[in-house]
Amino acid sequence: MGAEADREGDTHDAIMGATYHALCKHGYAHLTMQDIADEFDKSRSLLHYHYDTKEELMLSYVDHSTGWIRRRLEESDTEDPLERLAEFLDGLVIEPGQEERETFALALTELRVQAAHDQRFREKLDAQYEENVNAVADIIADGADEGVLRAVDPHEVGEIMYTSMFGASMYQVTLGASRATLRMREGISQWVGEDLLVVDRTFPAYTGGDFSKND
Amino acid sequence: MGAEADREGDTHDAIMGATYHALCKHGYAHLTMQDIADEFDKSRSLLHYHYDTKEELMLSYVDHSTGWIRRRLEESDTEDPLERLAEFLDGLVIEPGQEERETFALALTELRVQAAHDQRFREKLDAQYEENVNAVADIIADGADEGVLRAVDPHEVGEIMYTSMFGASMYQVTLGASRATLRMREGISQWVGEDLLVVDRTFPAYTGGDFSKND
Amino acid sequence: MGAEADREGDTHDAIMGATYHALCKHGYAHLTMQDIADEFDKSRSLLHYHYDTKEELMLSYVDHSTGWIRRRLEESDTEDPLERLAEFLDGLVIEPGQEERETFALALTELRVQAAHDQRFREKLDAQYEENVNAVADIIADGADEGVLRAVDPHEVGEIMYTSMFGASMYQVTLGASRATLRMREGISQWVGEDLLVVDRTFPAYTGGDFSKND
Amino acid sequence: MGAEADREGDTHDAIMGATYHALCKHGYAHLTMQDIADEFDKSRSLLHYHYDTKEELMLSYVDHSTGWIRRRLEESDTEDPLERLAEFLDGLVIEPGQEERETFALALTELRVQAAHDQRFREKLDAQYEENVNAVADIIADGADEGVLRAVDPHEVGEIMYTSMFGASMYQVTLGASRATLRMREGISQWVGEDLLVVDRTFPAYTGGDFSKND
DNA sequence: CATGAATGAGTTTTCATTCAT
DNA sequence: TATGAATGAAAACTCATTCAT
Repeated sequence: MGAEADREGDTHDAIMGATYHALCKHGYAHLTMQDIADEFDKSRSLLHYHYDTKEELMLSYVDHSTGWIRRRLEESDTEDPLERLAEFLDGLVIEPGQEERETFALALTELRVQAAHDQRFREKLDAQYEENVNAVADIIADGADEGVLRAVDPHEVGEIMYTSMFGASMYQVTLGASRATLRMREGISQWVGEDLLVVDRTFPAYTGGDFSKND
Repeated sequence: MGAEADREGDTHDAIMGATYHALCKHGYAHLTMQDIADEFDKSRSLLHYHYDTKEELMLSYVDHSTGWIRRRLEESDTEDPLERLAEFLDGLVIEPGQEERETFALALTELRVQAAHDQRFREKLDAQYEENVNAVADIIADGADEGVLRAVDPHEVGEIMYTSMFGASMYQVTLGASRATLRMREGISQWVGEDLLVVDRTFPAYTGGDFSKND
Repeated sequence: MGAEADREGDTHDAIMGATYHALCKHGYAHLTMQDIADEFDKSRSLLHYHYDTKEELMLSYVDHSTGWIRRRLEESDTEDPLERLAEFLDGLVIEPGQEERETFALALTELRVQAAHDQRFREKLDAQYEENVNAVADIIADGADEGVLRAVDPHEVGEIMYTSMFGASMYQVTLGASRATLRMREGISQWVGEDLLVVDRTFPAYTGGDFSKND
Repeated sequence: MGAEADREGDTHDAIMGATYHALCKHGYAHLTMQDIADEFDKSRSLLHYHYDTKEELMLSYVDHSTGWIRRRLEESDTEDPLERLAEFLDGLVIEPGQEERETFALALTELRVQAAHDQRFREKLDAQYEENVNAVADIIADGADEGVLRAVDPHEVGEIMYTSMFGASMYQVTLGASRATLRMREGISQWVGEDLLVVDRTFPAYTGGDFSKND
């Protein structure tokens, strides 16, 4: 019964996973329904059983790719704002050679580019952007409440942090600047340490990420 | 012969222009030969007369989009390294509302993203990247030679400047961060002023761009 | 057992009803199993549980749509041949605005058209045609027996009557000739009055139809 | 040049012809683009080159099938209203065994039935109906002008004649009433002779039709 | 140089049908 | 009985590419 209940979810997840892998392998521009079907053990028709059109499937994937940042933070085992802020930033770092993560960042970038031409993508990605900015903003607000960070505008500062990291990941994956996110992480660390920290605390430096999959 | 050469050149330019417009309008993923043909008053077949395949046409467009930075610098009427450096940076700024330039930056981003999946794109764009970095590097080296800039590694510093500006333009056009390039320009100004300037000079601030079309 | 039999019958009727409604709504050419399933609250699979193929379901519907004329006559409370003949004809009249009946006539026309391309449809519809002709023929024969009608060939006269009425209903529903069946009914009345009536009787004119549903 | 000029027309005609043959062979409900392509020596893609969608092709066919009655009348070599009226009626007669014409009438009936479900078909077929009615109406008006026919309402009488003949052809092809149009032609002859003729003329009886193809 | 016509390979989509539960 | 999931065959449609002129 439980098994039955989540089979639906499983299939949906399987399709999203297959979409992720196909997207990484072929790129958005050349992605076909067949490519996605090839990434799991079901038929092409099944995709159309769950999603009327390719566009709907892709939009669903955009939804699915949303929220992984917040989910990651929810799994965190610390409540300390500085540590949580570090975790947020670390989650956006792509170390040289982490192909899986590079490839995911590229996929997100491709979707972002599509958004420039498609209203419906834009809406979903704008919401995703806002959610991620709010995720940091909440941490920063917590930090201010607890007195470890200056009373800055949390949303504004959060936006800078998220935009910087995501922008860095974009040019890392498209310009081959393999240390861009790492450097940006360090730059932000320094900035936090110099300008935002109030009390006598140290902002945690990047400590590598043993994160699980992004699909 | 000269006339013929011109005519060929004209046609080539017309096709490149049409490609640019079509690329901006439809995005790389949904770009068809017909879309390109629709942007000038010639037929689809003509495109194939000039380029065997769509891929070749696109590669040719990548070539065509290369070098505009250096060309712009060559048109400059000053030889002063600081002013030339400012011009280089200003050329990469996209002010809010400059649709034409936003759209061009988006097109370049699209090509960059494709490069991640296509070896031949990658080669050309990497060369373009290198050329642009060298363009700044040369200015910086001049500045060092003339004693107005510290003796830093010109290529390294140039890479940071170009990457920062191009990265900023990427997230400006894809994340809707409409002031990203402007802020990056200011950030670099400050950095140059504080860390790179040797003599008692001021680094020119951004002074708006009345640049002509990019197609 | 009786209960089960009923249930089966109910389901069968429900499917036939759904088929009728779907046929009217979408037309034979674009009719899908899903369209039929949508017309009642059961799944597409259930249709296949009861009928192996779509064609069988449609053939079954043809059977189902057969016999309503005779059934109607059986419910009649009169035994007078002239009144029964009038009832037969009235049952085929479609007054302007009687959408339900127009729609039913259209559905029958669609099936007739398919019959031209499908042997199995043809067989069933030919039988239906014959049955309906015989239904009138019997009335006419009764009339001759009772001496109220001339001793014509009942089958031949019946065929003319049925064909005329059904033909009229075909062009009423397809050509928008909204009074065609009504006029044909009147024309037949006149004909009967002038050429078929023997004794000093009047043939009943059309008196509107308060007939129940046809599905 | 002349050859080039009508090649377009030829292709269009060829497609219409292929559509006609495919329509007759498979029926509207089961008609595929491939069926149509199979009826001429060009590829399926060519159909999409000339018509964006199947629906457009079918609508174009409806247009094409319009006007053959008037065209036939234009080719007539007589100006006498009675003879032209007879020609009009004869053109709608389908003799038993004339498969080609039966099949064409069936195709028109199928399109008529679709019109009940599709606004765009309805518009075109209504226009076709009107045109055909007007074609007879004009003849009848001529007859009245020349004093050979009574001064009836030409449009009203024309509508009766056309509707009767077309209705008769519908049930001839769908009900297997193989003499329906012939009988209707005779019935109309009689009616004209008795009720419409003014002067001492005879209305020409049906004289068989050696008409060319309808595609 | 330029085009309209034509094509074939591929892509999305539809839909009757089957199957495990 | 009843269903949701799944499938394969076929359908419509797209599009880069070729070709005769």
